[in-house]
Amino acid sequence: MDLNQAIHVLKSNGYKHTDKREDILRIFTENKGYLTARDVLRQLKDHYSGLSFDTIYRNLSLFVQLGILEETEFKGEKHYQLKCEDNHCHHLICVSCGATKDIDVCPFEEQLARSNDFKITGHKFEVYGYCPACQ
Amino acid sequence: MDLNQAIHVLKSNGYKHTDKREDILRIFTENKGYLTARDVLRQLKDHYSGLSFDTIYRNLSLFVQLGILEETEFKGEKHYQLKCEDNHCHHLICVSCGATKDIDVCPFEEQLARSNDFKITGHKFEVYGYCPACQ
DNA sequence: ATCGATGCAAACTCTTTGCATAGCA
DNA sequence: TGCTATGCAAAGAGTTTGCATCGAT
Repeated sequence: MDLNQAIHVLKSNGYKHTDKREDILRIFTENKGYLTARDVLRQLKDHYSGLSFDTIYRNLSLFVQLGILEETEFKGEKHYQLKCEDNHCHHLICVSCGATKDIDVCPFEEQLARSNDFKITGHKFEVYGYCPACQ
Repeated sequence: MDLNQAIHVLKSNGYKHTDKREDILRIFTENKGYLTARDVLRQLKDHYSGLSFDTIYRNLSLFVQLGILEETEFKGEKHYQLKCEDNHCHHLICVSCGATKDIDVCPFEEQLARSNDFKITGHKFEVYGYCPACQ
């Protein structure tokens, strides 16, 4: 998913193309790892115009809803990055900077620890859904 | 990990055995799924003595630190359950009630959808650590 | 008696929402 | 012009912390 594709998704769903949205999207195309709302704000302040937190939050969740971004949660914050094409795309995530590295095959920590230069500190493999009682 | 083991871990690390702690731990031995701090408080009010949020939070994070509980985060809240013996223990988690079901083998959603009575809505498979630049 | 555990209250972080204004189509 | 996007401000949820008191050893 690149910038133009993302904007096309926006417009084809009836949402407007604004400078702020383009700025936010551009940040994600230029950063491959996971970013928090705070990260986005900091980069917007550095490189682009100012922007308020609420607008960032509103747009990030819109982008997730439209399938432009994917969202995950760790260290008490929501993190976002451009959605992978591959549905089975999982990541090694640096808990310090958010950098990600794709995982190709079903991995477990021990195998990963040997084959990657990441220093593994933990992992999360969970499937969510509704149990029979809650459906 | 049962109640007595958990209490032994507590004492052997220099922490005191109190009624409140035993109440909290008992709730986890009697509930197999993930519980939030709020769930714990509700059950304490129903079945045991009252207890304040801060005490619950302090103890839950102590128990995680001591390896008695495991913690995960979804839907904006931290969820806890007794730690599995098996390090490769992953779960199917009901996002409504927190019920869990163990996953034995490396799964992906499609395989799971066919072999389980959970209605799958999403999954999270992530490995955390420090990238070369952050180590 | 000592030192950790608890309760109360307040603070903190991240996120969301209502409403008026600004801006795209 | 009409309707969406944005900014401001406030609120909301979950969680953490300081401090005085209670309680286990």
